[in-house]
Amino acid sequence: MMKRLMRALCPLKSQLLLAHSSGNFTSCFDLYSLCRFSTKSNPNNFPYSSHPTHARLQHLLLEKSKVGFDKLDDGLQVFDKMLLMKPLLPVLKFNQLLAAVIKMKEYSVAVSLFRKMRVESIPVNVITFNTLINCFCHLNRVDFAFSLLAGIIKHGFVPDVFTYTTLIRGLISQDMPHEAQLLFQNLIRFKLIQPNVVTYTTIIDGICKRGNPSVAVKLFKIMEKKGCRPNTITYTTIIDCLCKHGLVDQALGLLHRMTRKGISPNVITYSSLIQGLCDINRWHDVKLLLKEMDVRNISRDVFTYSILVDAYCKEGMIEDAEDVIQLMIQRGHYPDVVTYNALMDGYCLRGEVDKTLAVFESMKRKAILPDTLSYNTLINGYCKKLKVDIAIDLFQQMPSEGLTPNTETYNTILQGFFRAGRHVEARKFFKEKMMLNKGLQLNKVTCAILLDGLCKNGYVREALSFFQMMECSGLVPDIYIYTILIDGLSKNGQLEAARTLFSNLPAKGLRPNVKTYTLMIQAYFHGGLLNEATELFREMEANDCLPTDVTYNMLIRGCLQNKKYYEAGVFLDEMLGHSFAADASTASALLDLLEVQEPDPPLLALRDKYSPILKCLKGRECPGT
DNA sequence: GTAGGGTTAG
Repeated sequence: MMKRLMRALCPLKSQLLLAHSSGNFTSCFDLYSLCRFSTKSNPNNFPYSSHPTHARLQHLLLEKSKVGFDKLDDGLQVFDKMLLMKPLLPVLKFNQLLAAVIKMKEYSVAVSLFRKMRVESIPVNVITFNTLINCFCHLNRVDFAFSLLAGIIKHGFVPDVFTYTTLIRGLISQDMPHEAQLLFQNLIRFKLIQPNVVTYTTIIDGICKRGNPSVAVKLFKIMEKKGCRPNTITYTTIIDCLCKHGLVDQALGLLHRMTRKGISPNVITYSSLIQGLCDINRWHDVKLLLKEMDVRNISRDVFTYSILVDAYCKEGMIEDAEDVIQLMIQRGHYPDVVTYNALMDGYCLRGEVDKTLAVFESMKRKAILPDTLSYNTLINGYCKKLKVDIAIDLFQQMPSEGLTPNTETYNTILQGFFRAGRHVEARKFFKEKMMLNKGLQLNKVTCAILLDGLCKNGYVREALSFFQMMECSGLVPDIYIYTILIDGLSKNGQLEAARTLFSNLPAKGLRPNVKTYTLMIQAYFHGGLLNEATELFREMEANDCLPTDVTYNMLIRGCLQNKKYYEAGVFLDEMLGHSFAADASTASALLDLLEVQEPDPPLLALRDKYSPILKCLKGRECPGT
């Protein structure tokens, strides 16, 4: 009977079996013993009364269940006392203790305490089970979580909406959205629970994390129709998702809708929107929202400030970012590692590696521990300056700080070697440190860096065979990878191969981006295929891919070099019409026109038309064109 | 006493 029920509930039969067969938590139990040992070694450290009355202990538990213990040891000592108390405290108090431990994110400790409770036959209830299911989900052991679901039923308890909502979240966080959805559907079909606002919000969040804002909005409407009223968190989840997909106006619409319906946005709602607006450079709207927050008396938090710091840094306005940090400190918010990482990134982007290092060190002085990203940013700073050896030193220093270099760290160094022209070391680093490192997951960025490095150093054949290897290993190349290859092939005299790759893109379900088009146009020019080049330019516009200033500059140079003065003039007019400026090499190609002695009417026309600008350019007085 | 949302990205 139970098996049938479970099968209906959970599409993870094999997971369940696995959980049943391996239901031992010895490793957690060992951890508990360790913790216990450490408490026993400090018997006089108990910060509360050495003989707490029941009432006092109970009050303490209520308080700590909301905020967590100050130290893990304190919690473990309380637990030991509770085990010895007679009569035993009610299950509620044990649950509060577990809650306090979980507030400290000590999930495996909570598991071992639960295990101990079971060994000592301390009574538990469905809330205890739910708490533990949540622990396993946070420990990425949804399989164990499901075995506890079986445990609930075995004990004659009834799993409730908390149980299932937690499991759904666990499945989603373990990247099993499909299973989460199936469980949700089955719960409704078998009328096992009435999903509440948290259940719906959890599912909506899962859909959002799969990058599907329109489906999320659909479910949002369904829940309303079913009489489940979305709350601040539901709205915030959707708003954040819309913002991350650039649908900021739709998100702003939801902000208005929620306030109209009497649901108050909070600091997270506003921070998500501010982030979305920053991403698309709508600074004016950012200011409006910040004002709106003030009006509503919603104060900014570290997240909000970090978003602003990051946005200023990405715009190169680091002084403003520094001001934001000063302001937040004045207002009693302390910048954290994320805030400083954003600042470091800003300096790194500007190429000021010394200042990047200064931020890194000031962080350490303030006892804010740098994380892997801090290191990655600093390493990137040095790599950009081609100081790869310093980058390697930092990379080797990471383990002593308790940090493991991740794929990004390795990728950054690989790129550093290639940029510095040290391709022999780059290839050695890739083969020995990356390929042979079983714990390292290589990704598309790795492939892109490697392919680009190989192509730019003339190893096109090696790049191609690596590309094939990558396809075989299941990594699906994206448009960035193809763009690198197309560029590499064409610049190494294999225009036809580049052309074939380019024309096969649609068959692979890929759309060329501006860079792909621009590089392909450049390749045609190099190969003397002028008609193909200009045709492709018109084709990209027709495909809604808007040319950038780089495209125009390249196009104009290509025309000039090939003496297509009439076309050059047309594209020049077009570029100026889009308020793009000529870059240095286009400007110099235009200057060369003054020297050309040919009775070519389009050349003369072009020279006449732009002679004031050209003369000005020659005097180097006119900025821009 | 148990479940849900946000900042960094080479």
